Amino acid sequence: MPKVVDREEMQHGILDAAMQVYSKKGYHAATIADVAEAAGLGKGTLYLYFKNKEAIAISMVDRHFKGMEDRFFGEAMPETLDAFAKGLSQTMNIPDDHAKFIRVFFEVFGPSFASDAFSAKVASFFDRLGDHYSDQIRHLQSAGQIRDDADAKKLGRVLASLIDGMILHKGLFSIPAKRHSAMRSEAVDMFVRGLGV
Amino acid sequence: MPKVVDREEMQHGILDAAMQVYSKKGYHAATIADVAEAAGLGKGTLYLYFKNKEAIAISMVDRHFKGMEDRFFGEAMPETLDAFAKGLSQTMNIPDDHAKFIRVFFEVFGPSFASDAFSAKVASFFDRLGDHYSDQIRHLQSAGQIRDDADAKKLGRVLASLIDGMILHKGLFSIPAKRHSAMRSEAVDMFVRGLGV
DNA sequence: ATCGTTTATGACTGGCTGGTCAGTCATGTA
DNA sequence: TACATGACTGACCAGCCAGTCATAAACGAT
Repeated sequence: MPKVVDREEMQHGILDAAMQVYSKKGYHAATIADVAEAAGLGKGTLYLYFKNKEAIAISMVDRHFKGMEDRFFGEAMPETLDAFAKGLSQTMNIPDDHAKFIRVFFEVFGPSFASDAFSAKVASFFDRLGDHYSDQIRHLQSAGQIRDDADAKKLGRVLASLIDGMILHKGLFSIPAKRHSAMRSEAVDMFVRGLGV
Repeated sequence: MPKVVDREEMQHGILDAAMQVYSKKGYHAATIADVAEAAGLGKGTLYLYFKNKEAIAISMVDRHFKGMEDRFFGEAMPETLDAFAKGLSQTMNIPDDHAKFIRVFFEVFGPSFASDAFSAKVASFFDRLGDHYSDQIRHLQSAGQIRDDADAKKLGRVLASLIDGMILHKGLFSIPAKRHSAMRSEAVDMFVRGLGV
């Protein structure tokens, strides 16, 4: 029997290398050779694990959104407004490697947003995030924690946009952790006062 | 006297054409020849008005940010919380051509965010927007319209991020005007309740 | 008309890079 | 030890495109 490798592990390693290279040089400026070198592999080897350059980018995004999915939708249903607020704050507090990815994401997929199929895919992620918050808002309304005249459906999607704003600014402008933390508190505080009965 | 043309008008026309091409094909996929054709000019002619492809992109951004500057900072100082709210809502309601630009902007300048100089430049725009709101908040605090315990400085910058989130989502996901309008109302309503005395 | 100057053009080129493939290597089996 | 098979490699190639430049057209002044 010949040498055998773990394809998935290989792919992960290549994606890690690609992420490193792309976030430093940018996706378009980076060559396949750059990625191969960073991964400690020959150029041709990459093509054993990915069909082409684009496939690397797509896999990278899939992996990233999977991670976000886990982070964002993992929380338990909050029973109090404070718990809800805590969840929001946590969601806005993305880890640094996620933040770094944001730039690459936009560079690679900026043009893809022109395609309905692609932008619908990303949009659906935020729609689901919005629904997630809508559920929480409704739950807290029936618990008497959030005022009843709030439109849970719309507000959920609005929160998704607002939160994304905070996340994007952290990623794009490298706002220091401490400052961003203070900003989160301020934002959440305003949300809570705005939502409370 | 020899033949004479209006350079600025020429440049504007080229930028318009470039914008159209870039937002349809993407900046990297689009060739100089594409832009020239869209502008109704020969390829070489573009090089009489712009040093190279990058210069076109940079001019495009400058023009865009100038427009934003006018839009965002043009408003008069609000005397009531309602007027403040109206201003926020208006700022979030970017025109469609601005929205379209967002995708192009990220594609072209995604990697530039890795450079401190560039990201500092864009960051400063949002810092100034934050300051703008801070001033308004302080003004309304002394008018007794906004609660005194709100941290005007931080809140201003937070609003800038939140608003940008709403704007970006409109641009990236092409949220229909009507839906986005409803989202804006909901957001502003929450802000107002969260800020009021 | 004609001349001098600016503006316009698009065929051409040189450099670059994604992707290929013929050959080599590593590992395990018989 | 010989053999089988999949893993790996990097020199090479084809195609693409930003930018150049030799030539021509447009224009205004006289």
